[in-house]
Amino acid sequence: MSIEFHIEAKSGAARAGRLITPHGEIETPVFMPVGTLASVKGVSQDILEELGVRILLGNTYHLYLRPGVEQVRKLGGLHRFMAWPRAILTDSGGFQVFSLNELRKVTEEGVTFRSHLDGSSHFLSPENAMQAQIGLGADIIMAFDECTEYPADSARMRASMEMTLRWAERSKKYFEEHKNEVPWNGFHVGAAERSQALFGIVQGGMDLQLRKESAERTIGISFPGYAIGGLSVGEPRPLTREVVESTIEHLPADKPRYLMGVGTPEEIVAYAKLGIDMMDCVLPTRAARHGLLFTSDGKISIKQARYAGDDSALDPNCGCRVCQRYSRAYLRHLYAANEVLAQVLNTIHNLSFYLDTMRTVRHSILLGKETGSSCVQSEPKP
RNA sequence: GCGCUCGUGGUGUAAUGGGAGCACGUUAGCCUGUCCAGCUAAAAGGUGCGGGUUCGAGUCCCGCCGGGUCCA
Repeated sequence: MSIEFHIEAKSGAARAGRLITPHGEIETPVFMPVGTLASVKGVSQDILEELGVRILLGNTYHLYLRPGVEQVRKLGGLHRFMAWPRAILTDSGGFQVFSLNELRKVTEEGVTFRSHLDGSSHFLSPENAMQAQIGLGADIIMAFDECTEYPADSARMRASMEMTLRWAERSKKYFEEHKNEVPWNGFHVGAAERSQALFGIVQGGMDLQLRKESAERTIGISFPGYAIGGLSVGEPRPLTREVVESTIEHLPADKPRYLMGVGTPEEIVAYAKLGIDMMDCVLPTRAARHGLLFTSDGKISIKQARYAGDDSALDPNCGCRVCQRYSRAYLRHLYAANEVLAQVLNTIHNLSFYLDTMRTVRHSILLGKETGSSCVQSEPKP
C-alpha cells in the first residue's frame, strides 16, 4: 500500500485524519503550499519545515518543460533534487492545459500544446503524464484530467467529464503497469520510498448530477484518494461551495478528499468543516508577493500608504517569525522599495497563517467543537 | 562676453505646424490544481515667461529668464 489514511476524529461532517506517506505523516485537514517549479517562491525548504509544512505541491507541466523530467529523474527524483524530505504531491498538468488554453489543442488522445517558455510543441496524454509523474517520484500523483472551463453548456460539461473518466482509466492502467519500475538511475532507494499513490479527479462542471455521476464512476475505477477538480475557475463563490458540498456526499468516507485549488482562509476553514481533507492554493504565496497579507483581523494590503508609519506587528495574534520581529511600516517599506525580502517575509507570514488556520480547525475537530477557527474573520474591521 | 543648444505631469522623455503621449514614481483595486517580483485603474502637465507669424504654435520668429556647452 502506497499510502494509508486513518480518520482519528469527526465533528459534524469534518474529519481529523492522518495520511501516511513514504515521506512522513500528514495530519489532516491539511493545506498544501504550492511549489510549482520545485520551489515555493520566496521561501527555502528549511523554513517550510520550520513552518510545519508536511506536504508540498509540484507541477508536472512546469517541471516537464524545465528542467525536464529526465533531468530530475537522473538526479534522484524530485525529493532529492529539491532537497525536500517530506511528502510531495504532483499535479498532472491537466489544469495547465486549461489555463494556457490559447496554446492548446485537445483530442481524445491527449493535448498538444506549445511551451509558454519557447513556443516549442509538446504532447501530454494520460500515459505520458503518468510516466512523467512516476519519473518525478512524488508520493501522491494525480490522474490526467480535463478541467472544464466556466461557463460551459451541459453538452460540453458532459463530454468533458466523460473524457476525464476515460483519461482516468488510462492513467490508472499506465500507472499500474509501470509503477514498480525503478525510476531513479544510480540512486538506491527502498521500494517503500518510491511507492506512489494515484488519485482520481472528479469533474462535471457546475452540474450537480454530473458531479454525482463523475464521482461514482471515478470511484468505480478505484483510487486511494479522490480530488474535486474544476472549481475556482471563475464561478461565483456560493456555487463553488454548493458543488463541493454536493460532491462530497458521493465520495467514500474512508478515503482522503482533496479539493483542488482552493481558497481563501475563510474558504479553507469552511471546506474542512464540510469534510475536505486536503487543499492547495497559490493564493497565500502569490498574494504575499503582491502585498496582500492575511491576518486574524482580515486582509491587509501592506502596500497602502496608511501603513508607512505603523510600528505595530503585522498581526498581533500571529506567532510567526515575521510578526514577532517586524513592523508593518518596515514590511511596507520593503515592498515599496521592491526588496526581495518583502516577498520572503510576506510569504512566510501568509503560509504560517494558513497552516495555523488548518491546525486550529483540526484541533477543534479533535475536541469535537463545531466552530473551526477563532482566528479567521470574513472582513477586516473598519 | 560671443556662438550653439536645451527648457513638456514628481522624475526621465515623445509629439511632418493640426487630438500633449510613454516610462518610472504616487494612489487605489485585483489575485483561488502559479505563463505571476503579475494584472487593472486613477490622480498628476496645457508645454520657463512675454510678444509675434498662422485658420491653427510644444513645434516657426523676436525678446527675456534659467540650465548645459564651445570659443575667448
